[in-house]
Amino acid sequence: MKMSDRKKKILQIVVDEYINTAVPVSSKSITEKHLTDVSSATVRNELASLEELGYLTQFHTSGGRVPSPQAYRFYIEELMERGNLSSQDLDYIERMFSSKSHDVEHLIKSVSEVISELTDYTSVAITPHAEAETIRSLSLLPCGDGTALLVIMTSERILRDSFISIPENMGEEELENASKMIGKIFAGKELGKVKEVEEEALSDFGQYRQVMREVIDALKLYTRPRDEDVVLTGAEKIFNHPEYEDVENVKNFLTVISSKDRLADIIEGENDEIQINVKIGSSGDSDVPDDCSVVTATYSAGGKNLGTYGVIGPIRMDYPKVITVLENVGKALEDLVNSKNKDRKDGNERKK
Amino acid sequence: MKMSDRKKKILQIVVDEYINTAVPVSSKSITEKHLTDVSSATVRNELASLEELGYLTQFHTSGGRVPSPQAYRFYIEELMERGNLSSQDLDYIERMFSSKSHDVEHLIKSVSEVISELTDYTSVAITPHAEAETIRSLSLLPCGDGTALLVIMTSERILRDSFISIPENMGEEELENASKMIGKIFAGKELGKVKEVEEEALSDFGQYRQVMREVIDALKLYTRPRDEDVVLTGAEKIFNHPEYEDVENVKNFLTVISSKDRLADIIEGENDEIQINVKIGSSGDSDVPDDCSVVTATYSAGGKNLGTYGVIGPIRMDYPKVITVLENVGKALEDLVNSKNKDRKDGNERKK
DNA sequence: GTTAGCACTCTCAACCTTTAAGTGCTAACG
DNA sequence: CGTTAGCACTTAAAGGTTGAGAGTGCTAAC
Repeated sequence: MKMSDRKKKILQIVVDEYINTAVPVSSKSITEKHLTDVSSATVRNELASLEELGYLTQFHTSGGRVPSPQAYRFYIEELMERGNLSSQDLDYIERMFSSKSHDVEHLIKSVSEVISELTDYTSVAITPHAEAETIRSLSLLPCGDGTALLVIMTSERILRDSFISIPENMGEEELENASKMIGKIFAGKELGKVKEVEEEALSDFGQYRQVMREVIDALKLYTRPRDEDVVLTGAEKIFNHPEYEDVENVKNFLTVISSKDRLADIIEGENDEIQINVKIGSSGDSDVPDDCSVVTATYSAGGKNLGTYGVIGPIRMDYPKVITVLENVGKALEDLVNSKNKDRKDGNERKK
Repeated sequence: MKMSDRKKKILQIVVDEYINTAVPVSSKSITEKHLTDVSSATVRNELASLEELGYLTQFHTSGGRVPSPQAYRFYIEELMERGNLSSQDLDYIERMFSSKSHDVEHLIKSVSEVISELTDYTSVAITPHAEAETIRSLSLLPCGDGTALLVIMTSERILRDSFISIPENMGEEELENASKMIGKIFAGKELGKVKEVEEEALSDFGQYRQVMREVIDALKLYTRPRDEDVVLTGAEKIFNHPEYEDVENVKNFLTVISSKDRLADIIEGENDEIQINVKIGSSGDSDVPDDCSVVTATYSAGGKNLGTYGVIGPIRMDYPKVITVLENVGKALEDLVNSKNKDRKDGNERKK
């Protein structure tokens, strides 16, 4: 059955209304507030039909209707009216982004905070996948006691570090030497491709084989995000939404967000091309809980991936608001990075 | 009024019973299970008296009695019977600690996990106060684009790093030079005392003044724990305790634990001397919520502070269990570090 | 296709009743 | 004088009843 325009209109009203009030919507309330030119009985017929199509459900006969996940998906695709942020909100974004130093590690926290604050939902953010990045330089710093600090710089300026152990009898000069040699091997390689050169690198490297081994193991670890790479902000915000007056739901939610690994899986989707990505309820694939929605956006600016950001909350989520915020934050971020790039270029020219 | 032995015995029974069952305890249940040689009426008299002394409260006349915070404090001081961990639990500790590389950053996560798992409460851990540590070395690594990475090694082998910006026109050799000079200034200084030498260091330092400024600012930041220094494990464990079937309580709890800053304040007490520290309910001082208890222990081994670890949960907490776990984990940790130190010493001797 | 009208269903809150638990008090006991 | 049995009293929790209110589905008429 093709959806008539009126059906669409009514569905839109139901979803809008339910998003705003969290109360099942009745035929009467529709004719009173929105569709004053038809009677409630007519609307009732349409509602029954929409229910048959799978867009609406009722908890019980006298309870009004509630949108199904399918309805939300349709709403986002076709019905939703985009809003604009208030100038207050825009100011807030500007203020939050203008102040601080902006390496990715700090940026990710500010952005997550802004998103949570503006949407009133819990925000999750994750640094870009490291796999695609190329290693720019790699150094080993002596720490004494048979350990060294491994510092890696990638093309995207992201830094990661970890300890590795080195032979007890390795002196500082020797370490420096090894550091330079190993650095040369990996410079320009993609992190994700370290595995492929593993054999070769090890066989070439009689002298510092053990150190090489450690470095490779560390590099391999970087393909998986560390706990610190996943940022969670505003967990307590869920209590602002009535579905979380039920402990059972809070329990579900808290269990999901308390594991950074799980969070990483949830917000790291197939977002290579998609700019904004909405998962509603148990879409089957990921381990998003049944009663949750996740909206994510992957930002990049100036050819640089800035990470994936998102919002997690009840299925009855204010999608227009959330999507508008995500878009505006994306724009602001782009401006920020571009203006910085420009500065940097100016600086470099001055340098010449 | 002096507490008779029988009063103490009864108070102990009440607390034990309430900790185990979460049900207000009645005079009848006491005489049935524990004090079979007196009648319930006698116990009733004692209970009334204990209530008058402030150790017990009742929600309503026919509801049995519940220990007050004061009772828990007394219980921990005088009444509690220490248990021992099962050999299973001891094995578990051993297994968890034996496997991995143990710089403090990783250690803190494993320890927190072990504590949460064994106690069945939410565990919080924080790295040692950096203020008292002395700087062992300090280096600046070039990152290009007018930024450098600051790497600091302290006496305790804890490493911390952050980006600072440097003049655009500063070459790599120059940076290396600055790094060495600045390093010399701070080597051997306590982190907490950076402020004191600030003026002096800056005035001495015409040439690299700007870089010095940045380094000092970064060093000053380190007196406050970073978010990454606070580890939270097993947040979802609170749902295993009946007090958190009430959303209001969960809300309180989640709000507290969702800010790492607040968590740091809570578990960082005046634990210079005290080995195990119990805060019950709103002790007035910190921002522990009214309905929560926090038990913390600060570990050190081989002269090295290994951080503060704790458990946060309902006032009706299984103190004997929690304290036993904290003690055993402390012992295990000490063994681990000592055996490592021994290895290291052996290694150094071999080196000579 | 739309509408008025009405019977039907269901929830929710208010109220009552009963039951069970546990106490406080009093008077008697050894 | 501490201990005890006995009993009246209080309260929460559970179950049942009722009435009001909300909303629907259906039918017959427009």
